[in-house]
Amino acid sequence: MDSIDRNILVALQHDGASGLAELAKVAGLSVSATAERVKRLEERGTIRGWRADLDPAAVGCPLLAWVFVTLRPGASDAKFRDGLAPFEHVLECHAVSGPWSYMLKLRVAGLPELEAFVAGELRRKAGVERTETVLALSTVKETAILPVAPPDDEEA
Amino acid sequence: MDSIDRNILVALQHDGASGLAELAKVAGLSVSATAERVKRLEERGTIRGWRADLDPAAVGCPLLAWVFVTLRPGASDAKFRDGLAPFEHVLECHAVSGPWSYMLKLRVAGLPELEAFVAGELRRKAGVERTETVLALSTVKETAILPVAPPDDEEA
DNA sequence: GATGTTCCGGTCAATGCTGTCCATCGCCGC
DNA sequence: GCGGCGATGGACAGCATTGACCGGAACATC
Repeated sequence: MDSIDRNILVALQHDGASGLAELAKVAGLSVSATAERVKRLEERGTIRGWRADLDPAAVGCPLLAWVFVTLRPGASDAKFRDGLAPFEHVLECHAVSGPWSYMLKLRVAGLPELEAFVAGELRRKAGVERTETVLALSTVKETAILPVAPPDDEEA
Repeated sequence: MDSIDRNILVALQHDGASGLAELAKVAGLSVSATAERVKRLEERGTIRGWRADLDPAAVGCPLLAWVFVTLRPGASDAKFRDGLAPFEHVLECHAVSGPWSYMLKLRVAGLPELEAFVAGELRRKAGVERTETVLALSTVKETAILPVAPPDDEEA
């Protein structure tokens, strides 16, 4: 993982469909050497996959919300976690520090769908005791592009 | 935007590099008809781009945190928002409901970097009055794959 | 300390595939 | 019946992939 790899990763996060020829120019290598590096990054797991980045509103999920959750005493964490997997509008679920057990990130069509999920799935099932919901009023910035930092010193 | 388009979008979110031939099989169309649909989805803005999905830990950002922020009375929202843009470890920034003005999602190398940003950039600059930081202890689920819902009725 | 060997990573060239373009056909609405 | 949108199929061009060859660094041997 040298600075060439990092340049490749930065470029691929911004545009993963521009082709190896252009990527090779960024990397300063030949096309095949660039392809070899990309392949290695995939095998190592640094590149987990290739995704189309969609407009949430265009696919019917304009509403963004987070739900903080506390489980009932004695409730099963594993059961709660597994229960969330099938819900595809649950984009994220993290165990968090602070007064809450978990924090979920949701994308839904509207408030009725949000309420249905929180009241129905979370509270009724899944051993959830208390919840607190935060709505996104507007989004200033939202990206999945990670900062690709040098391992220690040096700044490209 | 019919059910074929939705199937295409679902497939492209899971694997955007498998090629048109395989995508055409999913869509049940010829290769060129599939390509035409993908092109239209890009032009319409439904597909915003093509990204490599990276492992955060592998690129040096293992720590995930959210920072809730309240601006000082009279502070400029626009200035705050614009000030965040250059920080690439700020993945998200939303104006939110509830007691806080904004909620930021951060990916950083470790606690020192997190503290440096919150204390230095947010509190000292940018007109921030109060902050509250939530750390991710573990991540159960984290995806950018959106549910591609039918516009109204019907379920594929 | 010098030299030979091996391995890793790069370039270059050829091949196979795949995405793109175009003409044609079928279907639906007017 | 006519016009337009969308899908089909084939031909072409461009690109990714593969293999052979080359160079340098690390290690072992003399």
